[in-house]
Amino acid sequence: MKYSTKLSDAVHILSFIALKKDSDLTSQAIAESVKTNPAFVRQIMSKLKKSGLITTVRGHARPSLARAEDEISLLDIYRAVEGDKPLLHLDTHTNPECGVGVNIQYALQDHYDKIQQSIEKEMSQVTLKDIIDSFHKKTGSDGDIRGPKASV
Amino acid sequence: MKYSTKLSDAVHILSFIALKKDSDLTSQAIAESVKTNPAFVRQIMSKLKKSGLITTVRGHARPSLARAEDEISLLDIYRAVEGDKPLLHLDTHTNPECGVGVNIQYALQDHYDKIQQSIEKEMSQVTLKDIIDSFHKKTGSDGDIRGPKASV
DNA sequence: ATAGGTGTTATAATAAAAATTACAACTAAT
DNA sequence: ATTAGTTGTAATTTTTATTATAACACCTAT
Repeated sequence: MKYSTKLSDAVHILSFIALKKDSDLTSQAIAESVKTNPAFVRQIMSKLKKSGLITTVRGHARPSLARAEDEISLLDIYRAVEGDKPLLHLDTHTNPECGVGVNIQYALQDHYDKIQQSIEKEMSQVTLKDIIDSFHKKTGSDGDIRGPKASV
Repeated sequence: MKYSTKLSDAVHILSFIALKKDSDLTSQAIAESVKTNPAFVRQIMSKLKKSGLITTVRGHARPSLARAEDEISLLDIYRAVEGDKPLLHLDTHTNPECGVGVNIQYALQDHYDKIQQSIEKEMSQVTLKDIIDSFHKKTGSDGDIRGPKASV
């Protein structure tokens, strides 16, 4: 990979926290599920925390969602991990002496902005709950959602 | 990774061809406006040609639009230069032994697909004509759209 | 105290994109 | 026919956003 997968990873982490509340929730355990390293998980979780999506305490492996699953949208998560980075990128390297070049990019910007808005509207309508529901549909009634400590 | 600006560059090239029909339309001249190199311009133009958006002849610097400006959508251009590459990317490196990991990604895919569809619908509603119109609004009645040979 | 965690910074490695090079093939002019 | 200029394309290098990794101060709980 080298496309940004931070959004996907963040969703993964949030789902993991939601689904495995009573299991091992160390950054190490989460990292194994995402197949990355603990430090990267902590970096993403740090952003999720700053955006008020999760709560954590240093030295204590008990992260939890700060809001209900249906109160966390994909847009919230995107903003948390990607900031205001747009999905479409202008070429800002155009020749400044060429009026066509510069102004076509400015003209494009307006259209990109509109598209970005529609993407964000769409993202705001998908919640973590929706994703977890889709997950449950895919895995059947319980899938593989129980962790080692979750057995009753 | 670098951000891809192929879509923006392709729009730039198409606009340049549309606006400066009677000027020097060598890949060299276009490259100067985009501030890139001729080979890269030719690479993008090759894709635009394969998608039927422009016509060119080898050895002859007279590219032209193959369709009317309002018959070329941003989606057409996107497909030409980016193929079916989506804007949001799953993390496909998840641990295959972790049911949560794999299946959350599959679950996410469905939602990403929906978002992609809405992006494409939005893109299909913007045409090269719209962008050129925006350009004219930005530059006033004639902006800097005349090339050296265009003076009457 | 000790063990095991988090939070954060700094640096290295990876990968997708753009930049560049090179050249065969074509066009038009002479 | 030769020449100058151009396109089309493949191969290679450079750039840069992202992920991976290492290191460590600081916190929690036993």
